[in-house]
Amino acid sequence: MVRQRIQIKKIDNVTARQVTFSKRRRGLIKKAQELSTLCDAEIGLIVFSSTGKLSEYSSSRFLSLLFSLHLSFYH
Amino acid sequence: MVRQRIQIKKIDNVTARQVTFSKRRRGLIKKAQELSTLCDAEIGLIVFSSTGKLSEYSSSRFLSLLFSLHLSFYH
DNA sequence: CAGACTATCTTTAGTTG
DNA sequence: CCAACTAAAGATAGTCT
Repeated sequence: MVRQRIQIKKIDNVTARQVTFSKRRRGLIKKAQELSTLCDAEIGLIVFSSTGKLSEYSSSRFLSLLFSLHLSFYH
Repeated sequence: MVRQRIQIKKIDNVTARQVTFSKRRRGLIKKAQELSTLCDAEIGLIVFSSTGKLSEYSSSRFLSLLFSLHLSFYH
C-alpha cells in the first residue's frame, strides 16, 4: 500500500509479518471503532495472531446485545 | 476523512448514516481479510447495524478454531 | 524490538447521474 | 435506493534510529 504496493498474500518473513500485524491490527480496530461511533452500530471483533495472541474489540453495547439475543433464543 | 474532515461522532441524518455504514462496512471487512491473509491471523467480525441488520466475516479457520477452544474448555 | 518518519497508496465524504 | 467519480484525508511499507 505504499512505496511499493504490496500483494495481499502471506508475508513469509516472521519479523516483517509481526510488524505488519501490529500496525494493521491497530488500523482495523480504529476503523471498527469509527464505524461503531459514526453509524451507531454494535461491533465485535476477535483476532488470533499466528503466534496465538488474542486481541479483541467490542463496542459498548455489543456484549449485552449478544447476551439479550442468547436469552431470547433460549426462552 | 475527506473534502472536509469529519468528526467521529454519530451521524444524525439517517440516509447519510446508512450510506456511510455501507461504505465503511465494506472497507472494514476488506481490512479484516487483508490482515488475515497477510499475517496468517484468524479473525471473526460481527456487525449489527442500527437498523438491526447483521453482517459477519470470519477467516477460513476462525470458526473451527473457536470450536476447538470450546472443546478444550469443557474437557 | 518498539517508535518516528514519510512517500505513496488506499479509503472515503461529498457529489452527481 | 445504488453506482461512479474525485479531491482530500487517512493508513501504511519501508526506512531509520
